[in-house]
Amino acid sequence: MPRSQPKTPKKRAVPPEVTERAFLDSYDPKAFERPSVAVDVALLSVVDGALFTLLLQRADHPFKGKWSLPGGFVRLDEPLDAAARRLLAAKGKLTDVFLEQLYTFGDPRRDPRMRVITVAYYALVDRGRFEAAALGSPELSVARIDVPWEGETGGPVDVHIEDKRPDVEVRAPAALAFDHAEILGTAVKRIRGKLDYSPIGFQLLGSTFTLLDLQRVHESILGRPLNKDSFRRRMLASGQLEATGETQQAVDHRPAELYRFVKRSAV
Amino acid sequence: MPRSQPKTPKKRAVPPEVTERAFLDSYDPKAFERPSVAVDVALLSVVDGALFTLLLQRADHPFKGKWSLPGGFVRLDEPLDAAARRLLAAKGKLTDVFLEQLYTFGDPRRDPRMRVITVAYYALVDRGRFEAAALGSPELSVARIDVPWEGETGGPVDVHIEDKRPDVEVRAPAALAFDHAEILGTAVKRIRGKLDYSPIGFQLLGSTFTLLDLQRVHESILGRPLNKDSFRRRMLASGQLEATGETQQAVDHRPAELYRFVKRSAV
DNA sequence: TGCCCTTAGATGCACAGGACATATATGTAC
DNA sequence: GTACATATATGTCCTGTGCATCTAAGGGCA
Repeated sequence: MPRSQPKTPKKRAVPPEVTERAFLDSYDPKAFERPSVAVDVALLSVVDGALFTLLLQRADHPFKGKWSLPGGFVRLDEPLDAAARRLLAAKGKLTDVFLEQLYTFGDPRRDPRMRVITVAYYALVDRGRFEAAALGSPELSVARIDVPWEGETGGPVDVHIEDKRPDVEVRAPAALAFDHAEILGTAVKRIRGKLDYSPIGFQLLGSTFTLLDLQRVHESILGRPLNKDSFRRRMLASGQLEATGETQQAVDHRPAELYRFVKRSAV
Repeated sequence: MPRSQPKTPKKRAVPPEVTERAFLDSYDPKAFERPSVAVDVALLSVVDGALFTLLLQRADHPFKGKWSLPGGFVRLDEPLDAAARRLLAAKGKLTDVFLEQLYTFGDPRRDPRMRVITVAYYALVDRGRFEAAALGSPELSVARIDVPWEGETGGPVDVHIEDKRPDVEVRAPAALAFDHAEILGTAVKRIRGKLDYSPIGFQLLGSTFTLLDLQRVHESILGRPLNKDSFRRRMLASGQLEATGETQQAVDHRPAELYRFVKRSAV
């Protein structure tokens, strides 16, 4: 932090000292104006082997008709993550979701109207809550994420807007507003990188799940198939899984055991 | 992004439509005020087996006398990373350094004067440039970072202000301004996590170095000793090292071969 | 009922990489 | 020369992963 901060002179509470006055006068007047600070949230889920997010279509310029992440401005007395949670609650009626800060995008021209710096967050929910959020909000649409690169190095991603029920219909790739394709790409890179050493996968599943369910989630995130046996052993050895003693119901093959996620104690 | 942005009515260029007018009137007036956005830079280096950073002592309230990271406000037409580079050039006369965004800290009370959201960056330089920056700037002081936790989970770190020459004298732990101890802790966590799969270590060394030099840098970052042989093989197998054919000079033991860092081509 | 299909789950083995120990090489200091 | 320090190479053990095989347990269907 610098020793002096930009203040609009009207708002100054204490009378400025001469040195500070001189310092402030030497400032570029533009430096006194403040950028707007927004929060955008990439809500991610895995449905039927693919990554999905929720988008809304812009009604006004700029980027009218384009699809964008749910976002909003940060209030003056509001923590950044609180702003993200407020948006999730307001737009998707979602509370108590896994949420992490992703990256801050601040290109001066990312919003053609004015300088808007956005702190991007990503949130993870299981399929049930994801579809409920999509159906419960008229403005939110389901979008399948199509990652045109492999591994953890790549730029923006493509999205395909789908019907409210993700398994119905796929239209053409949709155009995203602002730098939101890049934000989504950054989110994919982040969860691919964190998948191996953090309990990200469990956030995308319900309270109980089979090992194959978990593997499908991992494969959907990574975009590549995984070896079944080593995945199995790795997960069971991680200490994050606890057998419920129950098994799948109503499947036309041998039912698998159901597991639940247990927070690993201090190791 | 929301469909409407907060504007101060005076600055409005186009006349507002009725609907927008009504929408804006329904806003909490506080939402119209914008936070200040700053950039803080944790400049890190490794000297004699320890992590160091450069701090400056605050001359004014708040946190008068406390130590803080170099920082400053983001200009309205300036990208975030450009602001960080501007600070490095202004305070430490440093250009062309490795720089990455770290995290955005936005607690409403992190600055007692007003709402300041800071986008923290970390920069890595080799020992030579680090000491030159410290000696070349009267306001910057060398601070040794003392990490009171192991691994990649932990909070703030302690710092010890040292003489301009890091190997001279250690005073008592210094108090840091704002949340800067947390920012430095976040930077340590980040470089510990990225060390294995990104060329962070090389940024902290000069153009040529021995394998033991590189190992010492890794050990200083991780805070624990590493096995010499496996470190050796791992580094040589990474394809990021290139033998120069030259060896150390003026050492009282067998001189080691000098290597240089080569950017790994597409794999 | 019996056979077939599918997926679950266990076991064995080969291979790669890291930790660790040992042996040899090559410089300086005396 | 000898002592000493570090560099560099080699080999062994252990662990984790990939791959193949085998058995288990459900439903579908003739």
